Amino acid sequence: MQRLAYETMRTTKDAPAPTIAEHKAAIQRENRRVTSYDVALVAGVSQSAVSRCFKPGASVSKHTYARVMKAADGLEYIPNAAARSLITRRSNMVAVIISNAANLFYPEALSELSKHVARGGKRVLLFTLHKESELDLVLNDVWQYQVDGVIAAATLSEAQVAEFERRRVPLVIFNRNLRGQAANTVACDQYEAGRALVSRLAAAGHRVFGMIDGAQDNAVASERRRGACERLAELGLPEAVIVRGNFDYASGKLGLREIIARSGGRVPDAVICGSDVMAIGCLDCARHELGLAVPAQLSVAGFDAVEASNWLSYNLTTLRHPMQQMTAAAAELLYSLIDNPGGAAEKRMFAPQFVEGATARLVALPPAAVSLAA
Amino acid sequence: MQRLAYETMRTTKDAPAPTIAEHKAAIQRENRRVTSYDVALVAGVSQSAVSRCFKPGASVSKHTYARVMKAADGLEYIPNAAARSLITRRSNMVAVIISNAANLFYPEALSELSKHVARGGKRVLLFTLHKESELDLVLNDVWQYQVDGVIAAATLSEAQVAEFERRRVPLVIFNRNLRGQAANTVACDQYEAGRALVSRLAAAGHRVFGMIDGAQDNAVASERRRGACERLAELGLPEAVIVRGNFDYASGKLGLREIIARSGGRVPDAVICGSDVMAIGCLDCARHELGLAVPAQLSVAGFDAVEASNWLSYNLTTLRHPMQQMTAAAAELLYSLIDNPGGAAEKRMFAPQFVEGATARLVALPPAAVSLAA
DNA sequence: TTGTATGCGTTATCAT
DNA sequence: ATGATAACGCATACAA
Repeated sequence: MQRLAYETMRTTKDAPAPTIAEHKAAIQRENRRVTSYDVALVAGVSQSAVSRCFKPGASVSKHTYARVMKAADGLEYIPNAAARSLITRRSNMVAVIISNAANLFYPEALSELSKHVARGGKRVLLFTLHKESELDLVLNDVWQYQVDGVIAAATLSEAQVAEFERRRVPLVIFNRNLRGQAANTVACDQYEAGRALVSRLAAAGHRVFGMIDGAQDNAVASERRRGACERLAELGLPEAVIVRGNFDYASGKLGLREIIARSGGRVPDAVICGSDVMAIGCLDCARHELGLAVPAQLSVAGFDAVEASNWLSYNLTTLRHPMQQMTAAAAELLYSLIDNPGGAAEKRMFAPQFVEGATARLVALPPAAVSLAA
Repeated sequence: MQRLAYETMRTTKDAPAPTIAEHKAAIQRENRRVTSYDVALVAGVSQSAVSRCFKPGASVSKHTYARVMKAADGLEYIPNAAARSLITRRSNMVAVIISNAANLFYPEALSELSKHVARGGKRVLLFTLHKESELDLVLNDVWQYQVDGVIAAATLSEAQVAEFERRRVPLVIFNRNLRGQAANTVACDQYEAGRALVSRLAAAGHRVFGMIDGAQDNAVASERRRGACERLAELGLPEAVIVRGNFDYASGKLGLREIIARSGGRVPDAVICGSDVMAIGCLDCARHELGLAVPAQLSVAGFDAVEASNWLSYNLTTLRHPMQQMTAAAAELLYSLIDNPGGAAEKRMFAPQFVEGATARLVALPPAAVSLAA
């Protein structure tokens, strides 16, 4: 300790320790932060003793601890996390990379993640993506902050995943299933969700399908579409008319009109939408603009089971992600990677839950009705 | 530089500079991070030269810059933000403290804040509150991380605001109007919003009001209530029947039933709800459960203008916060405080915008109808 | 249990 | 323009 530049440090061992109030005023005068040296000086102990008092489980005598804590409280001393992380190599920060779309679908996801991360004593440093293409720039920033781990609700390239390995930064991919990549993943099986939905609808006799897809580069939506399309093919049903949406209400409304237009004016048996919000748009368009009875004339289904899907005016047929479980699992997996690096990649895949709702007909029509429909 | 412990550093001035690949392998072997010393060694310059190359506007020759950047790219060197912040006293992090409820009302608020904060080169460190009472614990954590500033979408006590001053941490209070506190604030005038809504409804002849209030400790909702009640009193209208809600759909449904029960079975002229989601619950209850025509028999109004309020099935009468402007203003204000500390407190108050919608009758009834209603 | 000495990786100051 | 050196505030190995 040779900080003799500071007036407050100009104290030899023999000089009396300053009082808390005196020293605090001096620090204020010098316009600097309160450090562990200040606490040590006031408490009459060494700086390392102060440090130990703030480390859980360190060996400090009751007497020393009490003196230090009294001084620390009086000076309003708080350890500096930046300095600490420099030496411990732990920043106690976890980066969460989240694309805008993901955030809007699951308003609770971020808050839940934050809660679970906080439980382990770390905090969330937030990186939002407004286009998936910004990811490389954002990652560059992530490295700087020396975060202890990353939860990414975005689609990473293999090169990007590889950089995490090289830099030894634990990574959990959230709500994206990167097929064929050996990355730690917590996700919902979107492919299976697409298949399951088609199976249920087909079993009830739907034959002509329309689909309102998600935004172009969205991996979640394309997985669902793939599942749905493959299941349709397996069942020998005609290919679905697929139009592009961007997950919002307006694109659900437009999507239905476009499907009908592209089908020569015919209304399909069922429309599968890439999100609940689009499904709600589709539903409102069908009922209020086109005067179609749902589900009598048209079945509509969504994905996500957002809160609104459950409102009386909609009561949507949809598939629920077990978000609470997924966020808890993501935090847990990340912590285990941080504590124990270098294990094999683990994929925790959750099954989507079918929500019956009332916007899709889920029982087969009686024979008479079938002949009428045909 | 006396890091002679490292094999890779065991190089005197006369020894040849190692190649990028050699050095990188050595670093890997020693299982340590790439530092500016490594880059300096490979590039054949001093460590300070490397540092300058990463500081915009520093004076470095083209030749040196090129050599350094080549080495840095090859080694995948990224400056360590923790070390940097230790000396610059800038962490390039902004804490955002947000209570759960706030997050759920405005799914875009956090993402927008993050975007605006990122524009200035900083990132958001997220602190979520699950109860407002957790705030003291959370603040303790905030100090540790040495954030450059704080945006708090939560209600702070005077003592808490004072601690920000003492610690000289710039603070912007978001979407809360702390009356009488000299704190920097970006908010929407909730009191005025409450008044405005009552004024509009009263002008259209509504006389008997019910209110579904927000959660107990929520300052935003109580401001609105205060504005609404005071305006009612001014107009000489009867006191509103007020029931407590917790901002969610279910409490909107229950709230309407409770209001009617507490009014001896009479349906009020209008129900003012503390949030759109509650208003939607109230609306669904009125229409689907009680068979009331809205707005013919009952007017329903909300607050917030969330996306769903605009859906065809609802088309809610509500009040919009200019969220985009508010988030931009909050980030801007915080940056100005960081760059120029110690100015007088500034309050940026935005006016809520009335959204007519179709769930409240906004024109006076014709005389004949009035006599019928009376 | 306590204190001394050192290093974490950077920026800033000051010669050159 | 460049290099040597001193902070920044803390944790830790080691000696006492």
